[in-house]
Amino acid sequence: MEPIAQPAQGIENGDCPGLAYDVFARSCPSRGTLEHVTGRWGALTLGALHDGSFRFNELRRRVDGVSEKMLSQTLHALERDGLVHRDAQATNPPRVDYSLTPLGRDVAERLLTLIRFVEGRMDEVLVARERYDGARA
Amino acid sequence: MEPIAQPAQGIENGDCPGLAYDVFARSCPSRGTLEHVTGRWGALTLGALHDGSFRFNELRRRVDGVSEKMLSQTLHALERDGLVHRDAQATNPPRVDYSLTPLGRDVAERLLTLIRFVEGRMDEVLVARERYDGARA
DNA sequence: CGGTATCCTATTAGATACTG
DNA sequence: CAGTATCTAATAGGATACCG
Repeated sequence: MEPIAQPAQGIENGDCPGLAYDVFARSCPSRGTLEHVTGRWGALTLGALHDGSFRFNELRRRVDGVSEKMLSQTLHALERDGLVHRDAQATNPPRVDYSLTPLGRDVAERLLTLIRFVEGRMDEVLVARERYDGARA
Repeated sequence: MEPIAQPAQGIENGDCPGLAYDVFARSCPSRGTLEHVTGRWGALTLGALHDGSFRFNELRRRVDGVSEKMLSQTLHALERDGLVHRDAQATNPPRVDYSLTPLGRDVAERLLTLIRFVEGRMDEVLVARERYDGARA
């Protein structure tokens, strides 16, 4: 099994230079967690789970485009960081439900504030892109 | 024809299926912008610029660990999305100042709310990790 | 100073096949 | 259903050299 996304240089388990955790310092473990939270699939997975509890394949459909492998990897990383709760029932067929922990909910809320803001301003972004691209052509 | 594996550029310029921009839809351009904002270097660069205006190499020192190449690439993407303003003076030696646009400031604020929250809860995350790793050993 | 260009490696991601 | 294993392709990232 592939290891849960860990930056190669031991960033994830590094120490923080100062008194508090500082993502701007390259060896701070908060940088690794921030990457799990804001990463391509981490952000969308947390966002999807903010709506409730979902099974693996339900989640896969909600996070449009994610592969089994990446969803699995993402969920493991978020579970390890204490943001996602995994409830597995040993029935046949198996049933596994994923939900946010209280900490995960707090993170997802702040993340969704950002996501919704970006979505709401996409028109401006698209205009800016046209201006940028036009100036270079 | 639906390209199964869409490169980042394809996603970036894709159309949205519904009425609003929805990052959960794989072809929505908002997903690309969200990735610029929350990406490894994008998030840290926006966060650094929230403190004010900085020159290229000042920024490089603030975003600990970023290479010239990645900072350059990140700044271009954020400038294109209308989040960063680039002020180049044709002096010798050249002087270029980077700052946030009003839209970039709004994005950075919401991003920093998330970053600071994660930093402030790292102790809990680290405890969760130990529990997770311990249960598997 | 503020970058670009090039080359090369590491990491990520996807497709596919398979299992309890 | 809920994944894991394996292989391969695409992308991100780093090192170095160079330029206006």
